[in-house]
Amino acid sequence: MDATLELLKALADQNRLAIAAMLYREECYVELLASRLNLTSATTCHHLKKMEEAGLVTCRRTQFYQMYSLNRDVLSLTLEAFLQADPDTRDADRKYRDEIIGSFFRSGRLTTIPAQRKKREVIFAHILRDLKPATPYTEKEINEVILACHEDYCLIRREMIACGLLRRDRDTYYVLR
Amino acid sequence: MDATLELLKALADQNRLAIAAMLYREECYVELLASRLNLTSATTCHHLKKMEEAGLVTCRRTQFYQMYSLNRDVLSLTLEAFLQADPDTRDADRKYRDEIIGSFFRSGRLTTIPAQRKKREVIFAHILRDLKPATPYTEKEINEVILACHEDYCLIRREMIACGLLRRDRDTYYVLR
DNA sequence: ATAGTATTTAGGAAAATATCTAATAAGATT
DNA sequence: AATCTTATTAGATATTTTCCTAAATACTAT
Repeated sequence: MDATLELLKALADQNRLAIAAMLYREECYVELLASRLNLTSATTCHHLKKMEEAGLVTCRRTQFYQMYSLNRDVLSLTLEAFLQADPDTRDADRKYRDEIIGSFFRSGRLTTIPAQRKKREVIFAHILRDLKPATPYTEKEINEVILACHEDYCLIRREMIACGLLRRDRDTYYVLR
Repeated sequence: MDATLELLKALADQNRLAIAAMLYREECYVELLASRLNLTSATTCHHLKKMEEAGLVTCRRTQFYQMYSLNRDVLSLTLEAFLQADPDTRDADRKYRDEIIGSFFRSGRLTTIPAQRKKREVIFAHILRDLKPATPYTEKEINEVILACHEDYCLIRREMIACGLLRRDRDTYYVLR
């Protein structure tokens, strides 16, 4: 996940914000935070791990306790900085597509067909990536491209048409975009 | 919800962060954002409403379009400011309890018994709010207090003991805390 | 008015996240 | 080593959030 987003998510939760506010004043150990928040240690630990991965807190051991403290240097960041950190939306977009593709393909084969329209479109566009837009293809050619990563070429071909990625004109198919 | 939390949540989502990044450069209308993000207008609208409620964006109408733009003044806030804005944890705590109570009580009656321990404890403490700690009560007295908001006093009394809010000693009950 | 365009609301399904209990690990003390 | 104390992980359930479709609304222009 994007580091910017990860950091924002680490703070955008009632309990984690309260944890951060407590750590802002003094370093604390897990059970102390848990009892103040009325949560179990396990849940508190889970939150702290998330905050740690996001680079918001660090911990060190002292005797029995794992003392957690805030990373002071990230605190001076402004919201504007987060927006500037994301200067090229197309970049974010590409990264996002890669994530989806990575999670639905396993060694070149499509494992399942995503339920969300957005993800389906990304996957379908990926399958058709080597075909040229506005160029006529036979049904056989289309089927072969799909078969390279999933056996149910009929379903997928139909879905591609439904989401406007593929157009059929008699025996001829065209890729759009 | 707490304003601080609301603002953080408004940014801590992949699509909303991307929306903010686009609005940072130029004001946009709903469908433009939707097409760039590959979402429906309805979903995009939903995100924008959230951002608007959090005070992150505003909109004005121009001809066909609803033009959304960023509220520049919030952009200069630092993460540190969010932690300082939440100086009294007890306040947040009380607010949180009120929310839970509000969502499980309907005109003085407990509608359902929450499954989560944390919420159960808040609800039970609320039911027992008028009883004094460390003071002996008869079972009948306890039952009446519970019956005032829920008919299944046996279940609730047992649960109160299970979570350590109530202690039984022969025929006598004590409220803890 | 009426048709066209953009936005918003409502309701529900799917996905992501938070929370719990129980089991395990890691370090300190005896 | 044996035991105690705190922390973490695993697996299950509950809750919240995201996202869609369909319907309603708001505004513009003919």
